[in-house]
Amino acid sequence: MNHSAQRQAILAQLRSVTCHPTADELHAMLRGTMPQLSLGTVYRNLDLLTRNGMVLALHTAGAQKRFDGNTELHHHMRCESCDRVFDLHSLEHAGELEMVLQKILRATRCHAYHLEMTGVCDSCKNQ
Amino acid sequence: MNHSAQRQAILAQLRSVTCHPTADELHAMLRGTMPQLSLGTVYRNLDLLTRNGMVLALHTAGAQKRFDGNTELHHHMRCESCDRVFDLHSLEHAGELEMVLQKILRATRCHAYHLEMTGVCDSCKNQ
DNA sequence: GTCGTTGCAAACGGTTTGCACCGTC
DNA sequence: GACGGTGCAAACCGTTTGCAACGAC
Repeated sequence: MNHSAQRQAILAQLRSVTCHPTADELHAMLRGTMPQLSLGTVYRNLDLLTRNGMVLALHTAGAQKRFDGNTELHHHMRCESCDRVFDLHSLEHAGELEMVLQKILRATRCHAYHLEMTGVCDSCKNQ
Repeated sequence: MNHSAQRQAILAQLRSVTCHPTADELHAMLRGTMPQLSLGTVYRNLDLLTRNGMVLALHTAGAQKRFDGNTELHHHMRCESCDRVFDLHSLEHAGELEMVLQKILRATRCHAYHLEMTGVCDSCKNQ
């Protein structure tokens, strides 16, 4: 794993950023330092990193997939105005939520869940 | 609203079915009684019905959107084997979950959420 | 030389859209 | 005759894939 410069750059970029870029946003970010980098390579590596559990793919609401360099369990909030995705890490009632969800996981014999809240983010609210 | 036979048929079909068909699945279902019906019309009407709140669009995980004729609040389970979506209506701990989620909604000033569980459905488990 | 990886461009697949046409008011 | 809606086909756009080339071992 991680033999190539491109792969390392993609992973590093994704981890250095708190937002959840799409593949082409990532491509645009890296174009500055890696002008040769192709979109296909970005997709290939994101797929590979996702399957190796080093990156989270948020193929949730909205048209485009978004990627998350933080693979720890956390929930997301999507702004319905700008369509960006934010982490809900320091969530109030998070412990409570996790407890209920664990119970439900057991009851439904599912093994994963994804919770996405929808609203308007602060920066969109202020304009 | 609902002036056209096609629109009524699409809505009726979606409501008469407990699964959550994609646009082309719906198109295939209706082709039998409405051989002329075009995919474009299905998309156009689903979009219209969604924006009028008569249908829920589950643009969640997976590539294709799935549509839900039941606009009441409920959660979903996606089978990772066949990729179909099921309702989790009679969920154990549902009341508990709703309470926590309402608290979180208030705290985050979001106004909606979507919870999707992932697992393997019974019919896939049995083969 | 083999293998993994790349850039590029073409293909793919779900969705949207432009257009001419039709039925209803 | 204006308008909303349709079927059809082409366009669109995010993503995947085939291919020749390249670099590390």
